[in-house]
Amino acid sequence: MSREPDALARQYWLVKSEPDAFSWDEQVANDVEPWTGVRNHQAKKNLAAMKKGDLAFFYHSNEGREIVGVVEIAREAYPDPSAEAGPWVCVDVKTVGPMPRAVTLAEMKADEALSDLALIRQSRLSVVPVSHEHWTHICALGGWKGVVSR
DNA sequence: GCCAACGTTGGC
DNA sequence: GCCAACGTTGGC
Repeated sequence: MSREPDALARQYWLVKSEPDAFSWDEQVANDVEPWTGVRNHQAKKNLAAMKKGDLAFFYHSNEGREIVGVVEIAREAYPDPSAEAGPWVCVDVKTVGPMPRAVTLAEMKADEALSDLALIRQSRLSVVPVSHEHWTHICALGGWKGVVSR
């Protein structure tokens, strides 16, 4: 992290869910949802680095394979109640709104500006960081207007 | 501590 | 349904 003016600004993320297990519709219905069940150390590290107010893309893996909405981190990492053992954590995410137009994985893979997106480079990781540039780019693709709203 | 076997995730 | 990527487990 640099000491540039935006070093303290909000961070951006992408979280994946299989719609069979937990879909965007359920997220919208619940409004605030504990993001539990992460059992991967890299993903856990990312969860632990999340700050209240950070934004995350909500991505449907397996079926859909597209970004369908935006959520905000409503509560920072705490012990995952669904974990029987181990140091696992979860965060609470709050619905911000749906992508006006879902951004598909195929579209992102075809986009040179997104060639080093962690979603693409590490396809099995369920919680990945998104750079501010990538965030803005993907928001443009999806017609998202609320980039800087809070 | 190495590495083969195996399990899981997730794209195609 | 298949397979690549990658994490975990267990024998040595």
